[in-house]
Amino acid sequence: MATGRTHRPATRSRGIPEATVARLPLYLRALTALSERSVPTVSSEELAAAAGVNSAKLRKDFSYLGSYGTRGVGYDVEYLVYQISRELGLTQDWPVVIVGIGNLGAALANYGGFASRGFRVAALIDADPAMAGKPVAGIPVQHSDDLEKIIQDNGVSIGVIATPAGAAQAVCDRLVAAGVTSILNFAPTVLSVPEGVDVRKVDLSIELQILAFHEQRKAGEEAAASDGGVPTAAARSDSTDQGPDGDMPAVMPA
Amino acid sequence: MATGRTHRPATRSRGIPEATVARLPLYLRALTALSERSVPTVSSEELAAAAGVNSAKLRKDFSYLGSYGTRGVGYDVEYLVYQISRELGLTQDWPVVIVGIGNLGAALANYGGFASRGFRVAALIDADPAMAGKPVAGIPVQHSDDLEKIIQDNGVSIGVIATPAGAAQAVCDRLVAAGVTSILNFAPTVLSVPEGVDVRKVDLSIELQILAFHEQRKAGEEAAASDGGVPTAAARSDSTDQGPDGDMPAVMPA
DNA sequence: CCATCTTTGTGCACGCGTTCACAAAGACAT
DNA sequence: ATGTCTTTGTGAACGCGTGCACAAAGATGG
Repeated sequence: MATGRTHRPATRSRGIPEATVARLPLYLRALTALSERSVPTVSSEELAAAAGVNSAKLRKDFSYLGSYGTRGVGYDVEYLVYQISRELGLTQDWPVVIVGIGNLGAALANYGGFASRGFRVAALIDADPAMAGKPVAGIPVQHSDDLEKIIQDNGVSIGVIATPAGAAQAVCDRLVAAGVTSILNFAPTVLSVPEGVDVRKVDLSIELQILAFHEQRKAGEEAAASDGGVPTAAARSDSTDQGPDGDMPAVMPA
Repeated sequence: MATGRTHRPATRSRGIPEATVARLPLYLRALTALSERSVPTVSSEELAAAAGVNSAKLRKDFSYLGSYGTRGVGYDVEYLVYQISRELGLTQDWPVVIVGIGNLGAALANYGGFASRGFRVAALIDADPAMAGKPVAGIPVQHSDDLEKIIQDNGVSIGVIATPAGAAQAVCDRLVAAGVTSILNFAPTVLSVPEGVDVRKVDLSIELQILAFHEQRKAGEEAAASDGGVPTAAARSDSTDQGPDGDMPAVMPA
């Protein structure tokens, strides 16, 4: 999970558990694939396999939306696509702005997965004057001076931040002040926002760090007992409570 | 959370809860920032605020690692940076390969957050012969024919997939066969891997869809009572079991 | 119309994660 | 030394999420 809500202790919006909401896009993706292959119906077992989840979980998730299946048959693919899209709010057009058109911002601008799901890139914004006017993914980059006007003119309520960490909070503040109420943050910073504004974050390096943890554990298990490879805790005798600063290895790649 | 484990019901590795592991990188980032500002110690309250979490949660998280704080004072920043780095396995060098050097792959190759945390981009791999030899982020792209050799020569155990969805599973299979045991997947597909291989996924559009859901709900709440806002299911009489495609209301508050 | 078979929808139990609230530990001043 | 004040570390309660297992629902065939 590169993601994670920010604040709000997993509130249950309108009866649908947050965990379920997070899985709906997964189901939708699998269903869309089935739809393209003109598959008319699908059982919870099949769909669960395609989405990579447990079938009981899937059925329970769908039960929060209503009774959309037919016992003995399964779920109608097209109908379910529609219901989930509606539930997620994808039947309407969501104009989004991407702020920070570096490598990542450009990648996002070019990402096909947005347009195909009701998201429309209304504008690309960057602080570098040299970028202004230059087209990225067919859309001319605009200067951040005009941020407020762009937001208001396009009725944007969702903003994507792909700036360096240092600029993120300032950009966030401006977006919020201009009326944005949902933010997808790619900058490695914790954003503070007023009540009522949703922030989701994606941190590329966090995922990698979590993988490294498990990778290390795997390596440690194999080498276990054979060498002091990665001796699960206890390696450091707790007597090291002395001056914490100075003398321990302090290697640390960072 | 753009992320999410794949399979494995939140196993507790070596006693450290998965949820805690997922937060360690967050703490590490906040601590690194403090370290750069030469802050010697920090209280759980301060650090929790910087990391965007509850202080009780932070203390409990740290308690799984050991007793690294001093009552009445707080935590020693440098010491904690070292402990968390060690726990996450960041004190060693992790060579990674990035497969699929499109916009996103290039963005990842250029991403500074990797190198600064013990991850070293050992190779960039792409299936397009025209890309071969072309340098991206200072590293020449290699053709995917050599994938196996590259993995083995560099002792790579972590792979990043940034290919189109259609190619992801095939790439994944080759990576795993060549010895990769951890995969970070950016392609919008569910990857199936053998036991013992970890997969984490980051789906850019899923995050946006979750935001759209909440955004819709916010809009619906404001307009509530003024109109037939969001009639929880039951709105659709179940008699509509006919052709699922065409004709249902399609009202949708959104 | 009845029997059988498939698949949904869900009651229930269990476990993980979160949070509260407080006792224990140590710093610091007197 | 002794007392006060700060902050950690954690026991305990609670709530959410997950998965089992099964009854109800409906399709399908005779």
